[in-house]
Amino acid sequence: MEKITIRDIARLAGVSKSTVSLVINNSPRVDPATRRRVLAVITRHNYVPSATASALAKGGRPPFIGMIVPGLTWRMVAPLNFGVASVIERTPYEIILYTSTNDHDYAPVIDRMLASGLSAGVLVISQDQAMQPLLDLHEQGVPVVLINTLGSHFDLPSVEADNYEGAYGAVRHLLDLGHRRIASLAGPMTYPCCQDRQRGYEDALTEAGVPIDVSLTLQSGFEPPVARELVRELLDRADRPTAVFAHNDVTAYAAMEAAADRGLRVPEDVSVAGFDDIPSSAHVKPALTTVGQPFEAMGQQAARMLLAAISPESAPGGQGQPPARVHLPTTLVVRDSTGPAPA
Amino acid sequence: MEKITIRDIARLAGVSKSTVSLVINNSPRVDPATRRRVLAVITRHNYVPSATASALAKGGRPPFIGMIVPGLTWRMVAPLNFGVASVIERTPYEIILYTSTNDHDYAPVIDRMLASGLSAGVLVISQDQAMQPLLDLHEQGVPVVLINTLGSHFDLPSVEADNYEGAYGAVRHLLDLGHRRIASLAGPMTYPCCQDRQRGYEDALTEAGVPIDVSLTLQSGFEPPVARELVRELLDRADRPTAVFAHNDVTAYAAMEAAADRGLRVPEDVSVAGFDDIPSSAHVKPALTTVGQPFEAMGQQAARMLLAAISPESAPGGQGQPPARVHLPTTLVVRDSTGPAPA
DNA sequence: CTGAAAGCGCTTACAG
DNA sequence: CTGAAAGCGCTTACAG
Repeated sequence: MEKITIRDIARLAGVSKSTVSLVINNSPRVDPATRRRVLAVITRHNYVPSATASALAKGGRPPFIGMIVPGLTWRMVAPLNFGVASVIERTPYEIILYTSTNDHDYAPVIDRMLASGLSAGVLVISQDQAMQPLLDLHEQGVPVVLINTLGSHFDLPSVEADNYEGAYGAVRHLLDLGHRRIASLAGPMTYPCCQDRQRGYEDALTEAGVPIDVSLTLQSGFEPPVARELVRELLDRADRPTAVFAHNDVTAYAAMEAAADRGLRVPEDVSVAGFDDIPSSAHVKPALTTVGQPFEAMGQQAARMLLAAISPESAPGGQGQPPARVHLPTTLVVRDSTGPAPA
Repeated sequence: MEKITIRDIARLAGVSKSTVSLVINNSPRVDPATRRRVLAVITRHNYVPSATASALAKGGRPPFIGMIVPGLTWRMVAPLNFGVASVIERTPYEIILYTSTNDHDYAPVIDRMLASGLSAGVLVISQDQAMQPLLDLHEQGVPVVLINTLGSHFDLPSVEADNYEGAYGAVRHLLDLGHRRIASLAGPMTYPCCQDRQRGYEDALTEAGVPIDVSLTLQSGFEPPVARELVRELLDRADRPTAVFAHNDVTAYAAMEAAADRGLRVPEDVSVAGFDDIPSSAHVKPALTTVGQPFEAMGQQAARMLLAAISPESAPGGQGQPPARVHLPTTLVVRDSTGPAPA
């Protein structure tokens, strides 16, 4: 099966290469009959134009969008990717997958992306690294959209969950259950998402007339072992809280383990709520009440923003400047780890 | 920043385009001094050859390998991808990510792959679909390697865990703990992996002199609700088993839930072992004893096999025909869900 | 509405 | 060891 080219089609259809090209590119200025004839030959011979050749001839960037995903721990990447794929799928773009090998060094990945000159735009998932390389990329004309970013990079467009509302809702739920002493098991406060979650926590308390006790905010840095130890100590206090709101699910698990370590039952003695709703949260015992992030929608949104940035005119449904930072609503998933405050 | 091309470099270095090209492609027949001079200009101007142009000129397939990953739910994709990326990373290939939107129809994805003519080879993860499109691909000269495939496709090279040994080891572990009545919570028996796991289960029993009781093998089809119900019924029997070996982790969770439904403790009253070691298995309560699959290694192996198939000569460390079906060793991860058989 | 020609950026025989 | 030339498969003014 030797490769069939535009020249072959032209010959077989009895037209010039130019005409075939026009047909392929849906030019309106081709006689319908001619078009039909050419199309017939094309399908009969199962001809597919060479993507690289046309990219070259068009002189534009190749039809790829790069996606940098974090290495090993993909909990949220599956749905995120699914969202991205669902919109890219209906465009001429393909996704090139770049894996950031190591959470602390993706410069080589970006170099490679730059070197190949393949990406018309790039999507960056959950990274917490020096942003400079990305800013450079952006300035060199390669649009960048951050998804669920961990650092604070106000210079690049991004999409993330509404962390403030999510946290507010979770704490509100705890308050509704009668809890008044509610701890916050905080993630790294350098992350904007954690700052937002913390504000949501504090505002919910304040609005409910519960004074904020700063000793109830624990800095776990998202490290389960640290979280477990901190919660253990917290539960040893005489004035221990009756509930803990963790900034993510894995530290919520750690909090539940700490409770078990202290012989406390969840949720009878202490309620625990998390954030993320990673798949395991439905399986832990007790199943975790948590704030679900709209990963799939986030992926879709980010893909749309990137496409809009690449070619403003052809943006799907895109009129006007897309907002630089999009926050998507979360969902409170109430399961078994939260219950009425003990009497 | 207007695009700089090979012509610019040639002019600036005072040589011909041919020479620059030879330098770029590491031809040995370039004078070292010339090479150095050209290289200097290249780096000074940050020149990167156009990948599409060189692909075109070389006439070969573009430097991409396609990877089809299952849509939303794949807990194993992360490590698998990491393994794949780690080997592809050190080649000129890039990975194009294709997402099979729907578990029952990836034909459009393959059509797209074919249409773009972009992939030099393709990696297919955990699919259970009609193989014909893949066979066609393969016959059209696009090598295909299956990873962790669910169907039985003996015509395509594949890599998977050693399911037989894994199951054998898990059941051996249960036997060592004194269990004699051990149930098998089987996955779809049309899957070769499940057939292998079942054989491992049976052989371990047989070798230990335990007769096989077919009523102890439950067909859950990997469906947790079905599994839960079947295990409940099983535990209601007077001659209930003291242990269950599930063909995957999620049905093992279901088995643990069934035990709880019947007021039985795990592992005191009944031990449960799974297969896969997905991330949640370390977090469920009790933490699940399970057979860990070497996902990362599987990804690496598959990538190597694909590269070898694409260009037999340049295969990394590849001499001779790579085996068509590779089985990689599993690891028994003993956690808290298995214990001594009750007296 | 259609074709001849030049060109996209690179590679590869072929001379020298 | 190096250069001139043709060509990879397509697109795009430019004529007609």
